Amino acid sequence: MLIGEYIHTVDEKNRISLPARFRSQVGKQIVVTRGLDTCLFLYPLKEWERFSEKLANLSVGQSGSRGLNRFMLAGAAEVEVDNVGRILIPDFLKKFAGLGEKVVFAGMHNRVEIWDETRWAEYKNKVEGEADNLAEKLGEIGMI
Amino acid sequence: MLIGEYIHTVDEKNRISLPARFRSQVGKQIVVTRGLDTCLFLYPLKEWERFSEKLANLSVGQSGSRGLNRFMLAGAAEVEVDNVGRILIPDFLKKFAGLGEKVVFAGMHNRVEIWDETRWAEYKNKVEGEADNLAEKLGEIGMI
DNA sequence: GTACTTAAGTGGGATAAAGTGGTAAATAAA
DNA sequence: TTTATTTACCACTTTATCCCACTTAAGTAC
Repeated sequence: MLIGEYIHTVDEKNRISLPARFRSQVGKQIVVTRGLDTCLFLYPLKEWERFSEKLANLSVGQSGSRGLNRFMLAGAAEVEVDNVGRILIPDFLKKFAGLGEKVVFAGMHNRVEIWDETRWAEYKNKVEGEADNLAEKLGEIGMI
Repeated sequence: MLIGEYIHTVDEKNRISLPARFRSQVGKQIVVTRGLDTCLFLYPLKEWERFSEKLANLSVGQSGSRGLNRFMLAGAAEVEVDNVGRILIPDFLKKFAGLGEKVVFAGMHNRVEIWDETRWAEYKNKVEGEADNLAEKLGEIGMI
């Protein structure tokens, strides 16, 4: 299970070293793709293949399916982990996620997410605020 | 598995080099045809045979399927990959898809799509705007 | 706690491959 | 036969990949 949060740097050549804790779990073959809320999703190849089969089997005739496939399939890249444990992020994905020099790897059960550090901090603040709110409301009606 | 997004240039002679990552997967014989949403579909010959068979099996009685057949079959061209990995785009297809100097190759599992760069950017913006929709569909297939 | 050992993370240079533009030869058309 | 157009070939430029080295952090033993 992939959990935890690690900060790494993107070098001039768009290389990022994978957190050592994740390496044995994700293997050498990885697929990175566009994620939701402006981050990247990173799946071990096996995991990805399960999803891409499902995506590919959606009907080409429906415009919604085409959109989803263009987002996920065209937005994906198969990357290899190099000898020292790094991956190479394609430029279009780096731009999509707005990655700066520092990025955050966040383990999310069956996938890893890659965030720009600043964006990640902002997102966490926002969610924490919402959580307090939500907890309070639940408390009011006696649920927690 | 054809995935990813690559920007290439069309030269004066309508030649475009295939992204190196795609070459081994599509082979030397390729079929290019009119695609949906104003792009071109590019199939490896084997895949094209499967796809065109599906088209042929659509009911001849329905005017819609006749139209689709004419759209896809009459608009198809068989092209060969040259020694340095380029293909030659017929003029009528280039015009149909509104290809300018810069085009995008988008891997879509069993086919590749060719888009005018600007049009591709616009399309992506549109799809990203429907993020709620995306999230719902991704949830359905178990990706998130 | 300190010294030592090993692993992780980062940076840069050399080499190979990809992408692009152009010229020469061959084929087709006038 | 001349002209135009297409196809094959060659050459250059840029980009990516591989390899090595250094720095920092983490563990381990004393």
